[in-house]
Amino acid sequence: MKSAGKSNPEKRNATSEDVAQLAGVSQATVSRVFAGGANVSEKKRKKILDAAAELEYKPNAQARSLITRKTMMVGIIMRNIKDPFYSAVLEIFHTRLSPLGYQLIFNNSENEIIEEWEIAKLLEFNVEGIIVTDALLSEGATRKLKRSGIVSILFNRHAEGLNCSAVYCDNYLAAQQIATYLVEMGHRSFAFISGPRNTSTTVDRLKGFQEVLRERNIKELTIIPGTYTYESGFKSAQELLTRNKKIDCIFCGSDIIALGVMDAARLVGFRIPEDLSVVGFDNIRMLGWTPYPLTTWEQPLEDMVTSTVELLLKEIDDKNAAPRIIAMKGRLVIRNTVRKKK
Amino acid sequence: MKSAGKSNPEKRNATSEDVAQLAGVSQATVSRVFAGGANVSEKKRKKILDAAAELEYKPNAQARSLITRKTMMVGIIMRNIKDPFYSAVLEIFHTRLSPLGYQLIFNNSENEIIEEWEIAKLLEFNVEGIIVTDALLSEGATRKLKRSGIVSILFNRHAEGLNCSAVYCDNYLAAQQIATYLVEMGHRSFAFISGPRNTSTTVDRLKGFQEVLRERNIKELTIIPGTYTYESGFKSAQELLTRNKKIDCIFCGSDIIALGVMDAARLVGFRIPEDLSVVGFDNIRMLGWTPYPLTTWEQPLEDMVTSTVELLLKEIDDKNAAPRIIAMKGRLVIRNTVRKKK
DNA sequence: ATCTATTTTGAATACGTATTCAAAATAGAT
DNA sequence: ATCTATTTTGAATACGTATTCAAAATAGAT
Repeated sequence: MKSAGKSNPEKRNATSEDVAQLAGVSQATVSRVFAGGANVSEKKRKKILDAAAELEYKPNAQARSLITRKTMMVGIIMRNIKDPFYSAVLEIFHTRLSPLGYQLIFNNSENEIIEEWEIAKLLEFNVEGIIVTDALLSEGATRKLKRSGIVSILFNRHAEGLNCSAVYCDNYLAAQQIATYLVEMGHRSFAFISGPRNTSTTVDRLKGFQEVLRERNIKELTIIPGTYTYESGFKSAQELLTRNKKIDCIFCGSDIIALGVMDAARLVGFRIPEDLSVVGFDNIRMLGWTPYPLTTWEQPLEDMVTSTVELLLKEIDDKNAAPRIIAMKGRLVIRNTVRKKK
Repeated sequence: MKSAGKSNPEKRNATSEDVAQLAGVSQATVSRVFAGGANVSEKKRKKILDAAAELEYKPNAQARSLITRKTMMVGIIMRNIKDPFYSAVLEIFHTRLSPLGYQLIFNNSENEIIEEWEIAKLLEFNVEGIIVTDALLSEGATRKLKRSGIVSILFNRHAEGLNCSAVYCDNYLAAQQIATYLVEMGHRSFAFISGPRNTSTTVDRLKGFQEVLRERNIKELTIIPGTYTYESGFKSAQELLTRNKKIDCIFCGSDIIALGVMDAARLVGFRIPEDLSVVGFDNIRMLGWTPYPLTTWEQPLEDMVTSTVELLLKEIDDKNAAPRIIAMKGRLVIRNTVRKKK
């Protein structure tokens, strides 16, 4: 049992009832002024607004949501907030949702697949939707959300038959275009230092990349899965390059991985791009930094967030809308880590 | 007016009333089971839990908070989420607050001083507390929060007479120790590339740093304020070093600034640490990366968050507790960007 | 001034829970 | 078996709002 604390006689916040009394109207009319929409005579409206200002009245969001069945809250579950790509994602989501009156409940998870227990609290708080970045929802979690009438959207992932909307960058197409570019620049011996092996992200990119190599009859592709971190990229590249000096070019699963790869390569003695080409993915802001002029694939971050929010709102409005999976294009950003081989 | 959407007959979530009916008890008893604390006979408790499981019942947080006057929500306002130091801060706050049942409402702000309008929504949502990182609250905002019974705590800032608790790293002490170390390493000509000029962070550090220089009768200190970004550090250093080749050592307001400084210095032709020493502040994870073996001041991040949360809980429990300002020590982390001058 | 159509208003109610208070049930002692 | 002390229970209520429904007020036409 919790102590109630030594708080004051608890001066409570003003309620619509208090405002009504001071303004000499009914609570219903006060509510009409603040809920908007309904007609209130100018005279009373002014009285009410004055009274509200004097009492510093603000509507109580919990009481309101009990009636309207709209909590105006959205949960966001992030797995990789330390990656600057995802810091940016969070910031943009806030920028988009805040003007719409939605509050963003932040959640962290270490898990590749979000299970039911991780969303239990969000369910109790009746968020209207959940955005999951860089992770999947378990089948159980998806079902539970569906039954509870809570919209869920995967950001930067997608999953077959999960009955859940998703917005992601078309990794298959991106990898194809990257591979084509690299082959045209004369490279023949590749490595793909990727994120976790079985995620859609990795699978799609590998598929696109391999397809191009196959068409051109290029056999040399070493695949090294890992995590989306500098350290993982560093370690993978270090091992790879001390073992196999013949690699022409490394395609990285993310920019952060690529930074680790570049540092490891230089340490082992490779010059970039003279001895080794490196390509990243995401186009994080750090690529403007001197040591890392990385050629990369830009994800259309702003547009991806915009689409996600649109989808979210639409499904909140119509819970029976069929899930949609939106693949967005990106573009190759050429900097200075891919050389042209003669 | 919003369309209600084409939603289903809206299958509503189960309520305690539904559970009570199925279990053959009163709503009050169901509530007792889920609110905890009160006595309920084992027989009924089991019946209720079974019924709840069958109906997938979960308490409604909004309805609950209306009664208990506890929303179990905390707002966090961040100004610099792109800085990896603050990404880490956010992650740790979530890690600490989540097990306590608190939800974290994320807010972004560009502003150095948070005004009333920026916290208005958090007030409507009746968060129990607000954590402000890397920014201040305006006097108006502070007063308003106080009157509304909402706890506020500054993280990594403090302000005289703002009547608001704060947890920060003792920047004065840190700067003194850094300065002492640098002087002992033989440096005599300094620059301080800082964050915004009038923040407590900058003021305290400058004071500590200058004090040591004065004691040793060292006059050369160029002060260049800016923002806590790579770009700001880069630009400041570039201008400084092309103009003034005699600088021995640059003390930076944050690691991110230091990274920009190092890259700019190298571009201008300085070797680090042979020609120029650089010291950072924060000890972000990136300093493990090859190009940036930065000597820096480590902020006791985990402990700072822990203290902030403790303070938060205590003040939530006792709204009349006097604000406390907690300064925490850190430690010098010596890597490889400060040379010993003969 | 009178009548009708329209707008504005307030009383009553519901949202889903926790808690109070008194009654009922149970446990424990003899 | 009876009586008392303790535990368990349910009915009633309150939290603060939005909305419904019917009544009151107003606007507009003649």
